[in-house]
Amino acid sequence: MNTNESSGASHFIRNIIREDLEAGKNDGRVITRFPPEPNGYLHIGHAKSICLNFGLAREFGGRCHLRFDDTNPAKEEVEYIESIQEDVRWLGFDWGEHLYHASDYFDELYDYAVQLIGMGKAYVDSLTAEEIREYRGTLTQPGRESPYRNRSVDENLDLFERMRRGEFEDGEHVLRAKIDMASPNMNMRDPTIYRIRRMPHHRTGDKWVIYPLYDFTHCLSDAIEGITHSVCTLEFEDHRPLYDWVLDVLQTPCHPQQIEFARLNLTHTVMSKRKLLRLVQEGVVSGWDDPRMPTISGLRRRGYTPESIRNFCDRIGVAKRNSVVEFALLEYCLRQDLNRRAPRYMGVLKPLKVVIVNYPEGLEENLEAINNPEDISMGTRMVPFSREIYIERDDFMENPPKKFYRLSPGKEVRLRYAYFITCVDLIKDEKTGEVVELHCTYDPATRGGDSPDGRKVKATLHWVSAKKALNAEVRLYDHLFTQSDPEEEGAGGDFLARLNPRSLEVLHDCKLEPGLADASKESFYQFERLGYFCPDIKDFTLEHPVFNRSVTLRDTWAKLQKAGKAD
RNA sequence: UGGGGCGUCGCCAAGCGGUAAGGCUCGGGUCUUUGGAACCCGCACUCGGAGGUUCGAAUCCUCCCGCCCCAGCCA
Repeated sequence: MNTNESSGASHFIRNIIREDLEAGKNDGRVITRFPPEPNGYLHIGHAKSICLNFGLAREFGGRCHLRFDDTNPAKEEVEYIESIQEDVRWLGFDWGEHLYHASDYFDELYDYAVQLIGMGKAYVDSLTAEEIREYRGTLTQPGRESPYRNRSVDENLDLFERMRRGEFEDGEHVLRAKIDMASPNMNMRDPTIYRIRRMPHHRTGDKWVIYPLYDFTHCLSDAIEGITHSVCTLEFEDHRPLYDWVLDVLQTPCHPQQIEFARLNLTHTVMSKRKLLRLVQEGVVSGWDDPRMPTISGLRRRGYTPESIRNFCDRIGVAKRNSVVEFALLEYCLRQDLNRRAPRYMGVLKPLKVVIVNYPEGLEENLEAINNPEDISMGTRMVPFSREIYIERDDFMENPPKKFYRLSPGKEVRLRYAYFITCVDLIKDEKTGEVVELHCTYDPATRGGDSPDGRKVKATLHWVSAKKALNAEVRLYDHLFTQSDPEEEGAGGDFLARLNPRSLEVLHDCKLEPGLADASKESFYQFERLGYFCPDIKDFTLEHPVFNRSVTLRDTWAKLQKAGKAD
């Protein structure tokens, strides 16, 4: 029934569109738009909106426009325009021919404003910004009308034209819609729709010194493009009467329907552009694409796939309730995607050397390993084995608790795809007492990991041949914030006080299976028993391989330990 | 004390007068050459609260409580 990857679980916006279609509204067209302001990088919250808008269009055979809401030259930059397009495309969406900018409509918008003035529905106000604020009243008290409110149409026309020509300085005049200074809805108290900004615009250059504001621009841009359903976030709900007012008063090609939904919040991170910018500017992270950032570029560098993010956006639903989704769901979506697609390799992050004392010196075997047990078509590979190998430090305990069934003195375990080994001796650092090397024996009959006599072992360990190991740097990431809600009030300090000091752990002498030497960027791997890893887009080189941990595997042993139930 | 929204399991979220879907998390189990994956079982006698209407209410009505948004010449 559903041709896309969406679950088919309906939500209120989908229902509205279905009803509109049944009622024959908009002649059966569904045209949506994603309207970012180019003043920052896209994050996972934007992904929700992108998936919604582009997804709806795809689902109903319509189209979705990408429109830059670039009406404020003071805040916007070309750098962001480029990154936004790259991110939307990377997520898997295509706006085709329909790339627009609000600034494309500056001429039309100006004409509409003139019309409004002609109808006596807009006027040039010459109050200062502070005065306008005072006149606006408060939440509980009505505003007062500006002394300039009743200028004649001709005077307004003349002044507005002169504003456009650049005869005035910033702030000297503004154009306001004439609505109702006593409205309980603050947005309707004669909202400002044009302001003077003597500043070049990244697209229109110095053609304009007056720029329209959001409330005037957005609805008209929607109407000009023939948008049918204008989906935005909850904070614009109060603006809807104004959106409708503008389109009702003016003769426009159509009157799109504004529909509001709740924006996405995620635990253990922050989502506001302002806060993300602070993390970047204060050097808390390495940049907008730091793998710990909830930005699209950060998630991408972390190893998230477009599929996993789309699936996540589909699962979280769309509603009007403010909510905070657990980060665990995002991680689940990544694991689910990568489990079926990622080729498996062995990699030892914290190496402990093991000498197999009864294994012939100088002998090297190549053992066959399955690339992905979830997908046999991915084939097999050969892994070199020798007398000296590395295993994970965490896979050995000298005095193990009851439920630890990995390696310990006298215990036998399986080396994945290799042999059963038994620990017969351990060597400690004389000074620190730390175990630095293990001596084990192997059973030649268990080659490949099967025991002909049916003998069982409780654990299977990953390992890497010491001689053939690929040395690599591996970066382990964790939540940026320890607290699920870093913005929680009280407890003192701002959100930066709640940073997770261990959000990044860099490991330098990791030993990886040699096959990983020709890892390619934008690819992903499972390091068996550990998690999913990807070459770092920026820092990975053949000479100095760097891998990022995208997400750990589910780890019930770690969970037992944490819960104190390991004994 | 103005206006606009929202309150269903730890977190999301269906439900729209006929007797509480689903996912994540969590707990238990089967299986396993990843303590992974897969599979099975369990997890709201109750829907912010109190009244009311009805044979019957999460759904309708009334009152109350809580949370979010709005006083940019930002979007």
